[in-house]
Amino acid sequence: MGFQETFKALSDPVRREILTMLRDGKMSAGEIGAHFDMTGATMSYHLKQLKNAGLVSESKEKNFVYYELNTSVFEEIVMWFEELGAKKNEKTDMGNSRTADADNSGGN
Amino acid sequence: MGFQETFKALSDPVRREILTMLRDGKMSAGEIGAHFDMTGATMSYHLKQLKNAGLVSESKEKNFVYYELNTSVFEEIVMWFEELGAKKNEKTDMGNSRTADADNSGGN
DNA sequence: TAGGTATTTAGAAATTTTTCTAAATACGCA
DNA sequence: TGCGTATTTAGAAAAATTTCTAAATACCTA
Repeated sequence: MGFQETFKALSDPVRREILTMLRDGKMSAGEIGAHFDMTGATMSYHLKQLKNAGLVSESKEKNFVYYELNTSVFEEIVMWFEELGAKKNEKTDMGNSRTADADNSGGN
Repeated sequence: MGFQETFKALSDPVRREILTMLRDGKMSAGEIGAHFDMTGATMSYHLKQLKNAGLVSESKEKNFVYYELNTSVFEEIVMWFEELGAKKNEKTDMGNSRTADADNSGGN
């Protein structure tokens, strides 16, 4: 559940729309799916990406699966942006910059 | 240059690493490329994504092209997260939520 | 102007992501 | 138990992204 999954999850418009919908409270997979013109299987795929990214959490009730926003993860993301925004010519040394996880290992 | 391009640009680890490198000031395409095990053509492709997303700006000097962080765009992104984080049961109505740009138009 | 360095463009191959259909699983209720 | 609803999994097709090689462009300097 690193930055990679999270940023990847956020890169899809359907998944961002799901997050926006969840702003108003938790919803079942079916309720979420009703807003899109896609099969339930596809919705399930997107919900799984969001869950793996830590952006939502799920809870089961009867035979519904409810999804809910997990705001703590996007606080981490916001911090990542803030570190990036902290300019080089600040007075105090802000400490070591957080490194992004580029796969910089051997290509060919 | 909407959210779509920006989030997409941020979803790649190489591009996030480039942004981190630029935290210390502007760099030429060649200097940036030297940090990765990829061809210049591939680097050029990534830099173009970042530029189209508004995350960096470029300036030409001699026959070098310098890239520089454009922090104003990630302020917008941070706002998007903050609106998402503003819970449903806040006292004051925070105004209309910004809608993500899901392509919810006719599928098949 | 010719040659050299820096970077981008074009087009194709490789890889990854998104979507679908069909089938499987899970659970509640009569 | 057996049926019906909700959701997920598996596997394949379609679409998008990443990467490369080769060639083109841009600009400086001798």
